[in-house]
Amino acid sequence: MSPKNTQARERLLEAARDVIRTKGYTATTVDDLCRSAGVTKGAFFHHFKSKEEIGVEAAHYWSETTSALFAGAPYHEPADPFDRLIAYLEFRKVLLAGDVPDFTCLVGTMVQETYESAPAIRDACDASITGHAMTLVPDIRAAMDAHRVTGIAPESLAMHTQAVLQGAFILAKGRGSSEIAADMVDHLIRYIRLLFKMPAPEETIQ
Amino acid sequence: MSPKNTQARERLLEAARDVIRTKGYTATTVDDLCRSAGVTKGAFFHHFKSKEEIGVEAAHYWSETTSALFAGAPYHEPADPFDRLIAYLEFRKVLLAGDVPDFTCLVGTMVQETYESAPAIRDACDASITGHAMTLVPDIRAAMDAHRVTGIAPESLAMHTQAVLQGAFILAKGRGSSEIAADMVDHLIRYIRLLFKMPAPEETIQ
DNA sequence: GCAAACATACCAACTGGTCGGTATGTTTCG
DNA sequence: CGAAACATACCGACCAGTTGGTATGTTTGC
Repeated sequence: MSPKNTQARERLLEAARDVIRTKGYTATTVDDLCRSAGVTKGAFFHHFKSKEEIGVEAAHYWSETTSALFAGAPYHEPADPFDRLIAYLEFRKVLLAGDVPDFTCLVGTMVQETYESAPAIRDACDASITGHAMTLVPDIRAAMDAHRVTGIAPESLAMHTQAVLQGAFILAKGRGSSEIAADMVDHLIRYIRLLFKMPAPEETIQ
Repeated sequence: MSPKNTQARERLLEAARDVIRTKGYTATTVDDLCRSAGVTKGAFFHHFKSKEEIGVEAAHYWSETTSALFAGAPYHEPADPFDRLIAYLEFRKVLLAGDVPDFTCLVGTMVQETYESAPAIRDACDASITGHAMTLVPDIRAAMDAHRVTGIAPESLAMHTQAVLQGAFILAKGRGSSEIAADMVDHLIRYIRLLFKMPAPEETIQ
């Protein structure tokens, strides 16, 4: 396998991730992607049969790279599942660094533009968000059992964490700053602490 | 004022609201808007000097029509500010009817595509979201005082309600259904009830 | 009669996608 | 072995259709 092999493909997927997060899917042209990846149009259509296909593949690539990132993240260290859940949300706050396009979610951005016009992209985006949310379910379920939280499906709470994050990204795009996003995650942490009857240290005295 | 006077403008703004919520801002062409509004391109460029301008005006139009909707909604009836806040969120659930483009937020959709490329649209969208959130602040503040909730800015909690709604819309777009959005609002209601130490009736016994 | 409100025809730039061709391996088989 | 056959990766000029926007009429209502 030569060093150039499939390198163009990977560079195009990275370009898709970066450019689409900045400009959106529709505003991103094939030429934009080629320029950003440093490849020609011929190379593009050799690896992807259409613009829509790179959208689908970019969603898959996003799923793969982010799940690797989260799998290797330190929030799994705590022994208690509730602590791991809080550590996950604190880790999400740590990720809110750099410019807005650097920390926002590719698939959340893409699904907004494609949910009616490109079902294949929509499904790939939905699978990416839901798939990531479901990695939280075992810890949520274990914490719910331990803290006797009933009446809420663990899957539903997992999806809620993603809803808050996606909404936080929208607000951050409006303000051009990550500050508000961190503030929204703090509300989410407070909700989960209240739900599990584990208020933060400074909130116990009242 | 003749019946036709400024009618084209209003029809174009309605078209922008409907088409952009379905296809997104970039994918929406000026011809799409003219076709949907039943006017010609000449009429379009008579009322708006560019596509970007109708984006800005559509955000303003959205602010005006939605604030009229919410001002006339029945959630202001309860005498207690906390009850009004909960009634607002229940009203947001009532609004989750019809197809996805019918209940999702125009400005939340637009800001995602324009925050880097069209600052004028981004600012109008941000003002729309923030402006709506701020209508909740008096009730939130009064409820916080009454229930002795401290350490949280009323403005921050108001923005959080919008973050959850925006995130809920994204998840609904991925699934093609409003069900999950209502579920996310239920989490928000539960958070606010816990925060104000006002659990729902069925949650009081434990 | 005149200005605002619209209609029609048009354009230059750009769009996603195609196509014939090249360069560099890899496999097959006598 | 070695050469022919095949496969993969890539190039960049080109195309037909679409884009936002313009220029120049025509209609309408006071």
